[in-house]
Amino acid sequence: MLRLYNFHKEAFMNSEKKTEVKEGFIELRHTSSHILAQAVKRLYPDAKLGIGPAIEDGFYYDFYVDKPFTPDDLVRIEEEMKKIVDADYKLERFTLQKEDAIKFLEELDEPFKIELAREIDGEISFYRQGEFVDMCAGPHIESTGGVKYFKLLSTSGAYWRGDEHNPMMQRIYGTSFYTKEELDNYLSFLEEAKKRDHRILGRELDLYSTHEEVGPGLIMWHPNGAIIRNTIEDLWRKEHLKHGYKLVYTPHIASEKIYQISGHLENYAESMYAPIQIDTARYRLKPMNCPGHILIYKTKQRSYRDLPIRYAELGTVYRYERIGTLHGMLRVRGFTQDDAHIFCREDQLLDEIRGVIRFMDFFMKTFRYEYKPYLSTRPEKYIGTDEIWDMATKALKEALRLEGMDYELDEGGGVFYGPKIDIKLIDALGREWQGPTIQVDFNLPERFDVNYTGSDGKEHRVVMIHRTVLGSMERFVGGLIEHYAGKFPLWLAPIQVVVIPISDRHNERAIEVKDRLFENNIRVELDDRNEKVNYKVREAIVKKVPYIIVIGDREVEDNTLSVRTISKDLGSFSLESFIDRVKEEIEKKL
RNA sequence: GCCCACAUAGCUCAGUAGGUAGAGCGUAUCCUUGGUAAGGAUAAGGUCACCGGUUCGAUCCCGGUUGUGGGCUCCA
Repeated sequence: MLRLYNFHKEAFMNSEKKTEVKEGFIELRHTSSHILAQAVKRLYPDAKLGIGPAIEDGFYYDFYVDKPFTPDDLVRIEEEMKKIVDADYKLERFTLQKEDAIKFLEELDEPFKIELAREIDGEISFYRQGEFVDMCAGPHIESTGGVKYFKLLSTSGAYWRGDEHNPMMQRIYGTSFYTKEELDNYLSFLEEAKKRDHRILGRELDLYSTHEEVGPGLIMWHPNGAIIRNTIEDLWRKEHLKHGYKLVYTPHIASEKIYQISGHLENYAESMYAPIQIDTARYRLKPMNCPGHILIYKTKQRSYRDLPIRYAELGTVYRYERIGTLHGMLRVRGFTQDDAHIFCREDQLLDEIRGVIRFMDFFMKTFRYEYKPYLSTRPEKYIGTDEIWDMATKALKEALRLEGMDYELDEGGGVFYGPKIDIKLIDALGREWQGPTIQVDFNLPERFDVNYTGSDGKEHRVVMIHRTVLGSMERFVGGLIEHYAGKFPLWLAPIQVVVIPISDRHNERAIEVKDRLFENNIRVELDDRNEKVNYKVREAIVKKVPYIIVIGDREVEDNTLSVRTISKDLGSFSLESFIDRVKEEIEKKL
């Protein structure tokens, strides 16, 4: 399991039980899943058993049943489980030789288990608790009485063995803990997580919306969301220019020709939208930015002295994603990648990758993310020679080592055209989403014949790196909303300061203050509505505005500002010192 | 795409044995000029997602569509 971005969830879950043996959960939850299966078998004798593992936050069990489980069924099952816990059955392990095990499972009429048993060599272990027996590697706790604090959470469909051509099982998810406190903590964590869901906060903070009339997976950025995005994009452009990238723009549609050359039509047609007929040619919505950047590169002969060439674009792409996979801003059909392509010589590859890692690290730190990279190596289906794969994989590994990065290896997880480094974003519930990525590509330079002239006067194939340092604007901002729980740091906050006059006679001064802040490029709003201070302060807090200024008789008289944040009163400031403070914090991105 | 669930006012939700609907918040207007997390009154606001069917009559029952949620699969 990957766990990159420092997370509230981790912080939450670890706070209570840092010293506790975390491994102990595997046994507990594994036994919990057996109790679940036993209860289901009692209530639905025809249910066939799939698999029932312990997972990070709990456990599940897959059943093959005629009718899917309803929420009411879950209540009944949970009650039956309680009886099993109270009965405190011992879990008895026994083993059978493969043939006997299969015969045994045939008697039990468990076709899915038989399928699994056939793939196991040697002895097969079983666990018995009361009348219930399950083929299982274990381990388990001693008896069912140990599972006191559990709860069934949800049901869903799940393909047998994760293959969509297989029958659909019905999965029941649950969780269990050793103490009531832990269980309650976990359940309240789930409640809290809902509140930081970017889809909820996105509406509450007026950041974005989606519309049936526009289509699913297509994001409308409201002013508050747009200013956050724009602030990030400004930084992104500035830093890219500083780091030797050149900014380019490419069109949103392109003739199919380019995707024939790139191979996208051949390999990724499923993810591309249907052609648009224009005059005599067929056009496609752009699913990737790379072909465009390659064409720009190829408009001239390039010398080895010109390399590396780095083209960057906040490029909007459109990809067909299956409807059931869409999710708020995190999985959409139209999105803007913070894309760049580096064309370099083989001998520059290592330095270029190191540069990208450092650059990506700069962005992650700017947003106060902790992260961990994953290195994905050669998959089963691939193009290019073994030598070039080894060279590129070695370069990625070496770059990670030289930059002092811990990483995990995802053996065979690379793309067919090259190995890559991935960073995952984690949402409020701990689900992972692909974020920044650094990919070496052997395919496109071949297909487009992308070359440079070497010092030997001969043509050489360029090495290409695709990379994003954020991922996409949609996913990144969606992730940020959850990361900050809507409480954006000052430099990103859509409204940085609210000025609240206490009564009408303070409006004049309040307007003056607002104007002065505005002149200093501070995002300020005046709340001169006919409401009480309490009311306006509360609303500013709910909107998570970092600084709230109150102006009444005292402030007008002393020529000061009364300043508070969401959580504490900062006391009195002169206008100038407040402006200095705010500007400094924005500058430092605190 | 697959399994299940859901869709009532801008938001959160209630409701109807089938007789075209309510609350709180928000919005507007008025009163109130109030010192750091909700002052008061009045009003406006709904083709009960959409399309069909059953029925004298459908927001409610049935079917379909669209969208949303939790998973599964997928994710260049």
